[in-house]
Amino acid sequence: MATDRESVLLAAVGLLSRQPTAAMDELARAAGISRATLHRLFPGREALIHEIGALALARMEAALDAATIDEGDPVAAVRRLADALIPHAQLVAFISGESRLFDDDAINDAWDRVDARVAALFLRGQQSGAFRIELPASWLSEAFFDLLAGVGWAVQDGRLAHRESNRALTELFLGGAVRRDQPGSAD
Amino acid sequence: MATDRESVLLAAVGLLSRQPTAAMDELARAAGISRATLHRLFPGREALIHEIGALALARMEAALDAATIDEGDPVAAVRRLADALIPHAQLVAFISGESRLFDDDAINDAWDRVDARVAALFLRGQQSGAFRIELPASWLSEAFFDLLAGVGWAVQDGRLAHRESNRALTELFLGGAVRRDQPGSAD
DNA sequence: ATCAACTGAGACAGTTCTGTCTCATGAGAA
DNA sequence: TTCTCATGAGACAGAACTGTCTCAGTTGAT
Repeated sequence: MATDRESVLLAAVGLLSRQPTAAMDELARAAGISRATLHRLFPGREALIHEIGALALARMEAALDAATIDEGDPVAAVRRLADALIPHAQLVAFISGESRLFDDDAINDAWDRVDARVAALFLRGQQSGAFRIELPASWLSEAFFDLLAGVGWAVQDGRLAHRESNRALTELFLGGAVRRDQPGSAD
Repeated sequence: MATDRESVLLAAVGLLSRQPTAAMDELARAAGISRATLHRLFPGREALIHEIGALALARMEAALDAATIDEGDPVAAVRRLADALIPHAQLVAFISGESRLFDDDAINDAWDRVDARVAALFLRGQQSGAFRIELPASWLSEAFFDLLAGVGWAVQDGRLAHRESNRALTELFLGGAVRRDQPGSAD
């Protein structure tokens, strides 16, 4: 059925994120193809994981481009970023959990690049007075990805409706859990 | 060296969280013991994982007890909870990533119990007006654990100093990223 | 010094996974 | 229809992992 490489990769992510030790057999079945075809598409488990990483980072970089996060109000930029990244939250969740076990330099470089771009957004926001300066920009960046991954899990497991995911992410990340009376920026 | 069961479990967590497919061979080496001794301590990989889950949840329940989160100001309770849980952030990170693949009902029940207690704290805070009501308490609970796990990764990888971890977690979670002039509650 | 208990190293068979191969089937193009 | 091409099913050997066992060395207590 799903013969194109991308849908196979996405199916693999769906299984691997829940069952990291899944065998090629199961990965093939999850994608609806045979083990032979899976091997024809990807010469080995390592290559499969590697391409998942490449796909995830390509989509993240594209999302960053589309969100134009280096322009305009930083808060609005974060909302655009969430919009652009949430469709790929599952991939992000996989990557951020697995990113340290990639040997490939190209993958690690791409990840650092993505992380740096997001951190630059928060640094810019801190310098413009939009974001709090008590927390390092690198931590804001990491926390954003942590929550994005969390949203991905929650949606995948049905604990969070897809259409609520953006609000859940941005409202908590931007505004925190503590109630405050006057809105810093309305929806 | 590390003959007691707990240090073996903690060493295993340290490796497994980075390399979920690690073999018993590598797990033994990570704990500084031989494969034979590892098998003497835990009859098989499944038992090992199972005991990690049991240890993690036991520590989390103990932390919840110690933090007395069902008393007093909800914001202060969250700070106490962070204090009590951060020492076990690595275990929490492992559990929250791996929790769905536990077959054991006892583990799942304990996890649900922990999650319910934390969610109850947030619900209480919402009812008392301390926390925002726009976000479901269950999501606040999940996001708190996501960020706790993220802090665990960041500390383990040296991206965050241990003594800053509490502030990083609670400030972001409670106050969000957006700057606001008047403090909702001081430290 | 002697003994008991524990440990590491290594060997071992059994199982599982992997990567490759062949062959038959089915879909689609000419 | 006929041909081509991709696929699935299955077989296969090799590798890796697992769980168990034996044996020798070390530690610590008596």
